[in-house]
Amino acid sequence: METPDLKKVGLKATLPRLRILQLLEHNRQRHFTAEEVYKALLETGEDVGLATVYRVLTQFEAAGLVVRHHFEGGLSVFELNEGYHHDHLVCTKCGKIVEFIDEIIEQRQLAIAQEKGFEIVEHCLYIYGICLECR
Amino acid sequence: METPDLKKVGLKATLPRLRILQLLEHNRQRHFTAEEVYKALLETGEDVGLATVYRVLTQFEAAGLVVRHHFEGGLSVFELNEGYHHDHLVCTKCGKIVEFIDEIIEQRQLAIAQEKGFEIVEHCLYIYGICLECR
DNA sequence: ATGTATGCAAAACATTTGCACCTGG
DNA sequence: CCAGGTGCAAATGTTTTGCATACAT
Repeated sequence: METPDLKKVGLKATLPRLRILQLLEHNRQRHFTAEEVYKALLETGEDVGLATVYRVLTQFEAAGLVVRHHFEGGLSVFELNEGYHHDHLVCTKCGKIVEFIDEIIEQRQLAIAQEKGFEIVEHCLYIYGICLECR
Repeated sequence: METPDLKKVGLKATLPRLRILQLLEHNRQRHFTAEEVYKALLETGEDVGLATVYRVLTQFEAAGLVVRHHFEGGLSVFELNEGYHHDHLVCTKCGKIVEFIDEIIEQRQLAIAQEKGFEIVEHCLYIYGICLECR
């Protein structure tokens, strides 16, 4: 299943790429920093370099396979692009991330961009807060 | 006008702080990276260090005088906190920034956070697009 | 085979920090 | 005067890049 995805976007099906894609696809955790991906692979005995993780994630982003987020603190977080856009609620205490999508907000964004003469390329909405468990 | 602001938040009215505040207050440009603030001050003949710019901006942020944004590319951008929250449209070609506020979006955010059990600390919405002039 | 991908180490950035010196109140 | 602020240089943390080697097709 993963290999065709890679070929489809013009990337050779190399081991590091397959491993990274697998990790992103088959994991309860959906959001990873490059460092987290790197450590997770090392733990499973894969011998990959951090530089390769960055290179692969960047290629995946360019290919539309993953989405890169810039959360507070300047850290990049990557997640698999499941094809549907969504926004994020981030707990500032435990780091928990909840995804959501709101059609009303989406529509308002389109209307605002149009009103201001912008052609939307992308948009992201981050709500930072404290989740139930952390209060 | 600026001095009282600084005193009010418990910061000594030192030259670098005054200069940085002035720059943020009296300028057509409203959004600056630390580097831009630094260069702007050097150009006006001020002898400040980049480290001080970062320190002062961070203090201003803690004091609520400025807001720090994490735009795409991982760059931090600072703007004066005029007291009212607003969101941003950013042109991915020329970097132009347009501010906006939409009550419907604000309300939806509150509703979503409540629904998911989050107590909102802050939130930011960035719409990246291409502005009229760049098309 | 052969062009591309990788790992490693070094470079490039953005940001922070340690420390001796300076300055505002 | 003296606590706090500053400039400089060095440290940090993240991401990128150069290059010789290894791999997929």
